[in-house]
Amino acid sequence: MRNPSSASATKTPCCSKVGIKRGPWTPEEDELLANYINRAGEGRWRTLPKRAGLLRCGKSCRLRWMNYLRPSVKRGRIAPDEEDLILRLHRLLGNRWSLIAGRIPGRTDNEIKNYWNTHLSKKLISQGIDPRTHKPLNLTNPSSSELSQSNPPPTSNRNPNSDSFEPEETAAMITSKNPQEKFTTTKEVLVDKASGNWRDSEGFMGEQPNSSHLHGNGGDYMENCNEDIFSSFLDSLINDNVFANQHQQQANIVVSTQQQTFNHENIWEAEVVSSMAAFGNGQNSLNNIHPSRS
DNA sequence: AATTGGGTCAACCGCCCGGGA
DNA sequence: GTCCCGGGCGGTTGACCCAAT
Repeated sequence: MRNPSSASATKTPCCSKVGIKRGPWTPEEDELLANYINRAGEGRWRTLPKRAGLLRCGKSCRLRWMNYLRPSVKRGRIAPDEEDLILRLHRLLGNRWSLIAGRIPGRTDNEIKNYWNTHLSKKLISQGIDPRTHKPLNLTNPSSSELSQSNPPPTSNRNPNSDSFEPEETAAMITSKNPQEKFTTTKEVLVDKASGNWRDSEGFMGEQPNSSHLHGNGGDYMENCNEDIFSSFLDSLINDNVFANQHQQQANIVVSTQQQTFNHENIWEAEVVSSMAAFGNGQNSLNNIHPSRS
């Protein structure tokens, strides 16, 4: 987009208005936008360009402000601790860039998304880890053993290319919603049928979500129980050394699950939300766990 | 010096949601 | 219930940069 003329030749404009400038922002435009917002505040983006004297569409102005001009935006390289945090949060949240960015002060969703796509996903791949699932890439190819030996076994066998769950799926998905952040996400939990207790893949314990919650009445559980837990859980990821232990925990959980299942006793039985339709309309599972998105 | 190819990241696109009329 | 608008999101594009050839 650094050459507006060529860009506009290959893309349809985001607004139909003729005479809207596109492409890289000039320092003069930045100054106009920043001065106006400092004077009048954010909001009403669609009419802002005209009021600010800019020949830009509102969305472009908003993007420029949010990702670049805002005083709180931190520039410069992603620090190692920030990178570690991104990894943790992505493992938990997936491509929920705005949500991840919200937990990393000064960083924007766009910046994190770019950093993920250009650095972290490749880094994980080089380590034999699927950047989408954070699980070993060679699950279906046991013969390529080095990577599997150096990485923990998966917590579940969900096919990343499929919306369905494998029969031996070990994780149940619980939708968690934090209304304060317009936030929805999932956790993997293991349910002990004997006690009714549960724990997530990080080892967090919870009490007895009755199985109707898991099997289609997730809303009650979501609203009554899981919000605070999940919020605390996110905070714990940031503040605690969870990540350092999680691979071992995962391995222990899976081994434990398999052994107990095979022994048919004291089963940490795999429970799957049998119908994601309970949360949505039959779209793919990612969409269902994030109702605000398509 | 010229070319090539990969990395980077600002900017755009299409879609969706929530709120108000 | 429907429509419109403002706002927000994730995915993608493509110009620029730079090292390698």
